[in-house]
Amino acid sequence: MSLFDYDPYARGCASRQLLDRIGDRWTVLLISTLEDGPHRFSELSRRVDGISQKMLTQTLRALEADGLVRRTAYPEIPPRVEYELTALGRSLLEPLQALVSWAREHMGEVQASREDARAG
Amino acid sequence: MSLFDYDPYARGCASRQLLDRIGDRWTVLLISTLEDGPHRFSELSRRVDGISQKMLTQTLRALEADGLVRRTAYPEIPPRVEYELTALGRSLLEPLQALVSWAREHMGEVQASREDARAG
DNA sequence: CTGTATCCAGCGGGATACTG
DNA sequence: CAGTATCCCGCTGGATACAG
Repeated sequence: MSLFDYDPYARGCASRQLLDRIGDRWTVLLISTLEDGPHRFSELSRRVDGISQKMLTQTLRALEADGLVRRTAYPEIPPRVEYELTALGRSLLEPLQALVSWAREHMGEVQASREDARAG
Repeated sequence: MSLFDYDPYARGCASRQLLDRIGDRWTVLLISTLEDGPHRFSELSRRVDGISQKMLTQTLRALEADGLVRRTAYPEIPPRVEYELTALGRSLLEPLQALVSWAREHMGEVQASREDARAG
């Protein structure tokens, strides 16, 4: 069975779309940060070290539009907004976990290979 | 258990490194194209539609340095070069498959959610 | 056939300032 | 607190020309 069964190179391909989404710098980091429950904007800003306010907002908006994250604004003063994974978003944690497991298990070999390549 | 168990935001993090690698436009497409055996440079150029010669070379070099792809040059005229997945490279197919399966199963929902968001 | 070298446009994304 | 708006730099990656 082929990894991709139909025109994997087309823009509309599901696999391609998913990779375009999770391929960016922040999406997976945000999803993993949200795995233990709801978090406020400022919490995310602090926990995902290095992310700018612009990219935090932008990535959250994209995840929300994709139905992976739910945004809840509480009409208080000062305003409070919480973000949490939807069921769909949580379902993505598993395949992501598979990838992370592979990384844990094999990135050492990759690293060694890189250094060999650099050396000679 | 956390998706990431240690400083997932650091540059050196295995997960981050893997995502940086597979996040780019061509890496996963090349790996999937190589899953059915060795291929010549020109074959890859034709099969991965839209890839430029520069990016094909560049991505193959990176995969080779990472130990995921093996390059074999045959001293013939005209020159023939074949690329194939290493055992390490093939082991990456499985977690990639998990991601592709998720995409097949759920990207419809994501797509619907996007259209809802667009509509209002 | 299998590359390498160079140029350059597009845009992702950071820094900064401002707002409800 | 939770954003939005704007400017602008750097890098990815396409096009093109050249080479072993």
